[in-house]
Amino acid sequence: MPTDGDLGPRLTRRLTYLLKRTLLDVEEIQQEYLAPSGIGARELAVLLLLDSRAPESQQRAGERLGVDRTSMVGLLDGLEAKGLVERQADPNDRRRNVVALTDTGRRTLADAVKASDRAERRALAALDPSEREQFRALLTRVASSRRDPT
Amino acid sequence: MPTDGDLGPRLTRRLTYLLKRTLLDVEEIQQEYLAPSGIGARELAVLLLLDSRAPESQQRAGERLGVDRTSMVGLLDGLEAKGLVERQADPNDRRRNVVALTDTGRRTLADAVKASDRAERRALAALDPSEREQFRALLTRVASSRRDPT
DNA sequence: TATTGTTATACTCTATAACTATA
DNA sequence: TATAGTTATAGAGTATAACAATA
Repeated sequence: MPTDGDLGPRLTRRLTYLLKRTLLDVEEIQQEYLAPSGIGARELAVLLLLDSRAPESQQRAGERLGVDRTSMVGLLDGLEAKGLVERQADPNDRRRNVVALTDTGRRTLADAVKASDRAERRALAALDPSEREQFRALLTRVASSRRDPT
Repeated sequence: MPTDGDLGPRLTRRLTYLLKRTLLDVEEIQQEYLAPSGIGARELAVLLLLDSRAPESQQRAGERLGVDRTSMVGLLDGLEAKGLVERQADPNDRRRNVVALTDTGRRTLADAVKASDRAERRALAALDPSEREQFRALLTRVASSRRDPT
């Protein structure tokens, strides 16, 4: 995205513009800070999800993340190749793959979360700690107010 | 994006998640509110830009928006087909197209901006007016703090 | 030779359809 | 017959390369 000095205030004050610009910036910083962990933001989301839940099939995990099963295949292929997750056929239903974090996966996740926390502080560096909390609180309320969660 | 009740707080409290979810919601509402004007959010951005500046070539306008010239062609094709903008060969340099709003374009823009304002209030309905202002102010500071504007 | 607008091509991301193995 | 995982295919969106007109 270009510098916004030339766009005019009518555009640069629009909510969509501000959100998009901020998101792009945060994603860029995240990517940079996550690089040493060897994973991307999307992979971090998968690891967090797998860590927070009882083992479940890859399709169910994908549904929670809003990732369809065909995309989930490649995502897990990558994580498995890095040794961070393991797929195991469910003994009760051999069509299903139960996906679980490996020990390496858990260690990588812990590192990545710390890196991601640093990235978030970095992205919000323009705010002081109490403003950061305010911003997070307001954003959380806006985010959870969706009328028709898809 | 799915409901977030099943994702766990470690994921749903992440800044990237909150921003993305909010942006998707705002874009969806924008689209709905802009529909009667017959334009999309991206087209609104182009109209706002053209309205705020002296007439300039389509390539320069695209650069400001971060849209490359090849994508700009189709974008302007659409706006021109709707009668909202006009392309005219620059007499001083006949390689250039000077792009300008038509009268219809200005009227459509005025309507669309009002609709977009309503959409933003709708998207921030979870906040009261003073909180909305606070949120906007904080978001603006975060958005304009980018270190390396691409 | 370089630049503007344009068109054609390729690449990415994701969704849809088709295939297999299990149920 | 239906479902989980996989693979193959197709669609949107965007970037890169090539082309025509003009400088």
